[in-house]
Amino acid sequence: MESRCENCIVRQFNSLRAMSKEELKKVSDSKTTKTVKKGEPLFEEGDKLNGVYCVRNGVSKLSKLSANGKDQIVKLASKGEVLGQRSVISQESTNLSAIAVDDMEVCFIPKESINNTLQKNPNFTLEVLRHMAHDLKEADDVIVNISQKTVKQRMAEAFLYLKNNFGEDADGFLALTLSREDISNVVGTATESAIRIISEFKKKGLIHTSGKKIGIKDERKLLEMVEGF
Amino acid sequence: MESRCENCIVRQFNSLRAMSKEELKKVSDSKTTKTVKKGEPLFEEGDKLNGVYCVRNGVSKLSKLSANGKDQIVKLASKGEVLGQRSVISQESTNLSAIAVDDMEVCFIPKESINNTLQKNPNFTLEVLRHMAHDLKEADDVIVNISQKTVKQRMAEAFLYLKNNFGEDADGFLALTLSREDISNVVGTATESAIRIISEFKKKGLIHTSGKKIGIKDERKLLEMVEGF
DNA sequence: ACAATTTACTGATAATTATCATATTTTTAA
DNA sequence: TTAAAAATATGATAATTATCAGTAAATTGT
Repeated sequence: MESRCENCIVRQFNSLRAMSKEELKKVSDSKTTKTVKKGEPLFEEGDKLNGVYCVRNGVSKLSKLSANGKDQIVKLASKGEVLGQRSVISQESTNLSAIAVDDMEVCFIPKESINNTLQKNPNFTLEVLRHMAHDLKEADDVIVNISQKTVKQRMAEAFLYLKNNFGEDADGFLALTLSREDISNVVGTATESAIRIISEFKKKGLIHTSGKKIGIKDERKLLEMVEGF
Repeated sequence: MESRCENCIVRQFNSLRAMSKEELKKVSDSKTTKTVKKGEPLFEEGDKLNGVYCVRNGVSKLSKLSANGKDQIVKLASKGEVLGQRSVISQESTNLSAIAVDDMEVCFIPKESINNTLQKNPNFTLEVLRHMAHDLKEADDVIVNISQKTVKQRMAEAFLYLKNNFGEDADGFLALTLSREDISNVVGTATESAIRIISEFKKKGLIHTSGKKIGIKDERKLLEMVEGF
């Protein structure tokens, strides 16, 4: 199942598309592909990364575990996203863990290929910069949301986010199925609180569920809820 | 009071130090210096920025106001920091307002100078990228803190942050004096809650105050509190 | 210097959210 | 397949935090 970066579709979604043919060839020659099973880590908080991970398939959560067992998810990364970039760029150990939420297929790209290109190809560097600017904006938005919105509003927002970013399956359920615990860790609340709100939303006809799958029933009302009506 | 970027000390703290002599000259020729009074905005949420602001003096808060009047401060920027970069890089309007917390002196650098250098000087781009990587890490830490720590812990952390980043004056008070409201907006809590906790910390001998000035009395205990003891 | 306005503070109370306990359902693995 | 483990669900309660109301102190502008 090995393949060349030059032909890889996910490259279209990330900064690797700004690489020259030769640079891409080098990356392709040095990369290794690996599969990560659901629940397994790509890397963990504090690790020194020797490269970055390019997601080909599946979804990873970037999160940090606190002393009292709370795990805050900062970002969900899927196809095309590059993980570990920040750590490689600042030459520090990671502040977040990356754990597979799905079975994943990722490529590991040694940092040398990245660093070299960063120093020589301004287009690539600028492209990476643009992605990072986007991530920073999103992170700022999360900060503002957590502190200004109620748990209920953030739950509503999370469902809309999941629909917009990962889509729905044939039966109208969110394509990315997260455990209740993961949902609560995205939203930043206790698992029981998240479950309660799911029940409430179900009663109100905003969502429907089947096992752990969740489907959005009334997007408008969810949106209104996010806005505070 | 006009001066040349080439001789500016604050440049040492930001990405402009990676510019070539000629690039810097261009920036210097196109920049304008302006003063911003305490409480006045450099720019506001939704503005399209035609350049970036380089802080020479004073402190600015980057924040977002919610519908119900809550203002979450995402970052405090002082000497040497460049504001508006993200917006210029992603060519979007800003998602945050920048308001002077102090009287400020800033340089406005038109985006053309920045964009040109970004496309031509990989060292500069990489330097900007490193700064942004740092900001992103800080933002992630804020997210985790808000959701995993209590208001009391975040208050303690805020005081330590203010000491470490802005220092103390001759009398041992935090050099950056924020209103109670601003403190509560950094921490992400109600103003009354912040005030209550300040009173409590005072009683416990962790801090002392004089008017709106706050001094740290027992750094160790504050640290322990942040860690959850 | 003084009235007006803003900011700081305190108490009482309400609302939100977390925690603990426990039951039920689902998933996992022998 | 079936016992064990894990995840989901719900109720009762506690803890945290916000809101409202009102007073005191500090700042501001004239």
